[in-house]
Amino acid sequence: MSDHAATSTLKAPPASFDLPALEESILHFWQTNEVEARSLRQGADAATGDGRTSFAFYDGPPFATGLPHYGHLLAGTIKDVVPRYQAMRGRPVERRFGWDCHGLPIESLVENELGIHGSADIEAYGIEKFNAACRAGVLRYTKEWELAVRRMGRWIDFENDYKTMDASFMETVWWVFRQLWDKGFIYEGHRVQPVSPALGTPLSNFEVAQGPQEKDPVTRKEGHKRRQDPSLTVRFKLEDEDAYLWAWTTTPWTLPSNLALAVHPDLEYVKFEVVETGEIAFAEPGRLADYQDKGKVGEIKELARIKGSELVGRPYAPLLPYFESYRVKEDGSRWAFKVVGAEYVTTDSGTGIVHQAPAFGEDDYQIGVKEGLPLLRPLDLSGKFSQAVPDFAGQNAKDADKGIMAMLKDRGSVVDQDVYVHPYPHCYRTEEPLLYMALSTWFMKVEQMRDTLVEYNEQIHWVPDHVGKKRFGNWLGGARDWNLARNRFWGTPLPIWRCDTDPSDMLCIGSVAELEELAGLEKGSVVDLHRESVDGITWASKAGGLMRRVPEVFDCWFESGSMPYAQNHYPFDPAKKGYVENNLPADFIAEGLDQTRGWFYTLHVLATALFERPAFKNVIVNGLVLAEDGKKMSKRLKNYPDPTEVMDKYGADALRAYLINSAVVRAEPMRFAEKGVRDTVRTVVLPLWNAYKFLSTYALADGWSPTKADLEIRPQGTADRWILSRVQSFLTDLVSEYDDYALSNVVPAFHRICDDLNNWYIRRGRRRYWRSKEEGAEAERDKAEAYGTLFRVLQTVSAAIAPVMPFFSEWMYQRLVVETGLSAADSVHLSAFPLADASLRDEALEVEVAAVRQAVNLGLAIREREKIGVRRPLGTLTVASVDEAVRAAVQTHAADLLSELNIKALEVVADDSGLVTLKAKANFKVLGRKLGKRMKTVAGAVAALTPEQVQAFVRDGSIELEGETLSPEDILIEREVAGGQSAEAADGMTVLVDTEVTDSLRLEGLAREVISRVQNLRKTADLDVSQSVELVLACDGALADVAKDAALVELIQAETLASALTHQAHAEPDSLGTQHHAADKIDGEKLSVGLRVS
RNA sequence: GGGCGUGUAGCUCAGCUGGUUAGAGCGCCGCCCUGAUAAGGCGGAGGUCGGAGGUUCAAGUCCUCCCACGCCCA
Repeated sequence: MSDHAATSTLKAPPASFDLPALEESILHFWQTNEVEARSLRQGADAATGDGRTSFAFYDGPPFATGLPHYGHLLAGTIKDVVPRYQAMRGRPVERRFGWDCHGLPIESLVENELGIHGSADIEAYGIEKFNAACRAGVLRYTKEWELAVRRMGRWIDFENDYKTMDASFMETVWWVFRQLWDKGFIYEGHRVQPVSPALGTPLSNFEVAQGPQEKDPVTRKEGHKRRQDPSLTVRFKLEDEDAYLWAWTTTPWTLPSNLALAVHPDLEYVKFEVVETGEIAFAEPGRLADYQDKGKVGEIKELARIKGSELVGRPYAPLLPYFESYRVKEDGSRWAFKVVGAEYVTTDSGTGIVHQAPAFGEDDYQIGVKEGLPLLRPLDLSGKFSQAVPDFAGQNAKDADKGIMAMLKDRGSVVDQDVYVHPYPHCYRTEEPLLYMALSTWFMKVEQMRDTLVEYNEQIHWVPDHVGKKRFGNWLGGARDWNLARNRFWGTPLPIWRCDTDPSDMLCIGSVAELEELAGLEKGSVVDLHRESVDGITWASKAGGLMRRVPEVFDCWFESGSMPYAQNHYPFDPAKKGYVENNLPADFIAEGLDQTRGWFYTLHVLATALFERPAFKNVIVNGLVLAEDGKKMSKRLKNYPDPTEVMDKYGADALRAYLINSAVVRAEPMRFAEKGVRDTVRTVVLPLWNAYKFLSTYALADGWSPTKADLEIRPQGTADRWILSRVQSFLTDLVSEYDDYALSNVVPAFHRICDDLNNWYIRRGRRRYWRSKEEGAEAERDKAEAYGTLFRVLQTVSAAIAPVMPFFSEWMYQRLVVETGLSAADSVHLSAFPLADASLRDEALEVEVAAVRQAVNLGLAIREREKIGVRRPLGTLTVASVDEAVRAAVQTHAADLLSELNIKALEVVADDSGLVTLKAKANFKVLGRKLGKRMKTVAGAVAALTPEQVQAFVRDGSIELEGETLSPEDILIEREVAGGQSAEAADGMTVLVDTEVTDSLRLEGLAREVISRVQNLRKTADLDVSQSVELVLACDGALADVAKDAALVELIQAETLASALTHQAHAEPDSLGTQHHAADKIDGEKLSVGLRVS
């Protein structure tokens, strides 16, 4: 080392590695220097104008009604890594945070807080007050969100964010809807929905799922709470024959609304006579047998068998008198009360003939539409019968079951009455059973554009592939019309105004200005579009009535799907109009697998319908983050650690790298383990830190400073060229992974380059960094190249990993190039991504080193087996390989190889026949294709070859076996080390170690043991690496021989920086009179070591 | 019930268009190395590749059925 060291421009590394503290300092740095703001501004600037250079990104809006969890952090990481990478590649990214403000979660939360439930309660409470409460509550956690998002290092604009409840956002939603309306995509239809009679309102799937649950006693599966319902089998009289159809139901209250009976057209039905009563009836034979088994039907006489399709179309008499007028249409054709065919009819239960009430079941409704049956719903939303069914008017449906059954019994219609236990959805508030009924609602036509949806989907790059091709593709192919409306309060109101006297007179409003004009309001007077603000706006209709808004609000998915336009108030903001069109489709989005039918779908449908293009080009779909126990993360179970605490304990970079380094970025579920984050620090972050610490430690001691030239150094030395070549390979791999959005491959690539750097390049090159000037100019040059190369590698590798580990990468960048005055950019995130320089690649060299490392591994394996520690030198290493390139590589890197194995001399030979026996194995892949069925015979013959025959084959390159002429490519040669030799073989390479220990080798080995003890002592004494010492050795016997050998003493002194070495007879360490001392045994011989710092 | 995915070592996962002692990391047990390293290296134990059939000279890989789990939709 230089005695007259200059001062290095590199700072001393911190004594210990504290990633969280380092991250806090970087957060502070970003803040004070507005680094994030500048990056975001670059994105926004580049996104404007026709010749945009930006990378377009849409942020999917989360609900802020809860705190961010790992799922959000994972998505946030993905949404940060990609934009950071793109920005470094010269495509700045505008990133605006979005908030999903509307919808049921917040409404339910507010209902709970207000202690009210259901539509009636809310209306009584006042929509205005209710919505005000929602508005106040929906953003309650935004500060916490912002803190967590910043802490994890995600750069995104919170100031210029978007909220789905902003008037500008909502106005665009109206515009979107109006476009669809004008294109004829919107229609009014019906949908069968679960209704809570007590609440008087339909429930969403979400609410239904909130209802009481219990496990099925047999299957143990969680499902709806079970209930007992009447099980009723009734007979319907055929009108064209003196016979009956038996049908079964568990909802007698729907029988007054019966309009058809369904049979499976392909099933067989039996016509039979009940012997006891003489009744003639139809049923499915298997089901009928079940009735007989249970003793519900006595002896029968089979009369005929027919297919279901033969029953289809036959008329029967109405069971009850209420809707008799629907028997025939005006044109005299049969309308209702007929047998229809339906594929969904099963023989699991009932009679194989199913009662149909189109207004009260999804299947029934579909059949009703298909068969042109009337839609009759004699029940209101509170489940009470209307005057259409006078006998039960005013009664609750479920309460009416008894009366209806009694009436049917009186009329002789009941075949059997029983009780049926089944899982059934119940109201989440009142626990009463829900009723399914067809309700009027608004649809967007999606079915007609299926083909286009599928076609545009083919332009999207999905990660992983199958989510797009299969899951999303299938979903699009079978897409149903989209029910856009919800009977709720806190959402964007449907902009449809309708005449209260002539329902066919409707207007769809596409902007605030249009509304103001139609309603005769002053321009600019409508500033909010929520229900409380617009429901009261009316005007006179043509028919002399009043135009009123329909009561529904939008499905909030419609709003988030409108986000590409609505976040920029398209098309109302003239400044942003071109911008929106230019940034559609987005280059990139990322969300969880659950969004397949959510955001991904709504974005795609709306972009396709409005602009005839997909909404995004690339999408990463992440899987679910589960708790360590494989269950869902649950606050109640406390089965996961708090995200903020994890980041404060291990660092956000570690958390990010951990999350990204798993199949969860390919839509697979991941078990989150705190241990995993800890291990990521150790295995991903620390290796780079260690390399950095090595450089700065020696640079500091040596007074070495990096220069601009070092950033582009082109060294001559083999090791330096090798590591730079490896770095180029790494960069090439990395760019292809980033470009392919294959984030899960990034950390493994980084890990490999760190391994090459630490465990070969630095390990092998260590001594180059403490060469002294006295060694001459060549040594100086070599040292400069060593420093320069390591510097360049660190700078490059740390910058390349910046997207994944933004904090540590930035910290390195500051220390390596900013504080040393070498960089124009003041942040790694504003610098260019390091691209591979092909001229630095030397693939042949990479292969050479791989061969050498292989030889090292074999040598170490031999030492292991022979129980000879690496510290003990050995005489000769023999490497045998038939591959000339391998032999050359081993020769070229002989110094590394011998040094690493601590062996004196190397012999390289081509012929390993003395070391191994050759065995032959058929190359199945090659031969199998050629031989087919004869494969087995030939393979057997190959395996049976004697070593001599194999030897001959290797020499001649050809052999006849079983009538086949085999060439070298057909046979794989395997080497097996002959017993009793200290040799190992693998992949065509054989390594032999001469294990004979001569006296001089033995003494040198002991000297190395002594050196090791001294170094350990230096370390425990915490001496600086360049601190010289005086050494005292107290030992007898063979160790004393070492201490008397001038050459070995010189070696010990050189290795341990000892200016003097004194030897004495063995004594206890504390009697040596030195500042530091230690005792140990080497080969059973006692040794005391003392260090004196001069 | 349907769609999609997953099932490989104690744990987390690789295994390309089928090719013959099934791999890695973590953990465990030995041993080794260390003038940067909280690291690293070598070796070991540990697998009927969810199950059953089938196709094939050859199946972890392809086909069918079944089982379990997850997500979504009914």
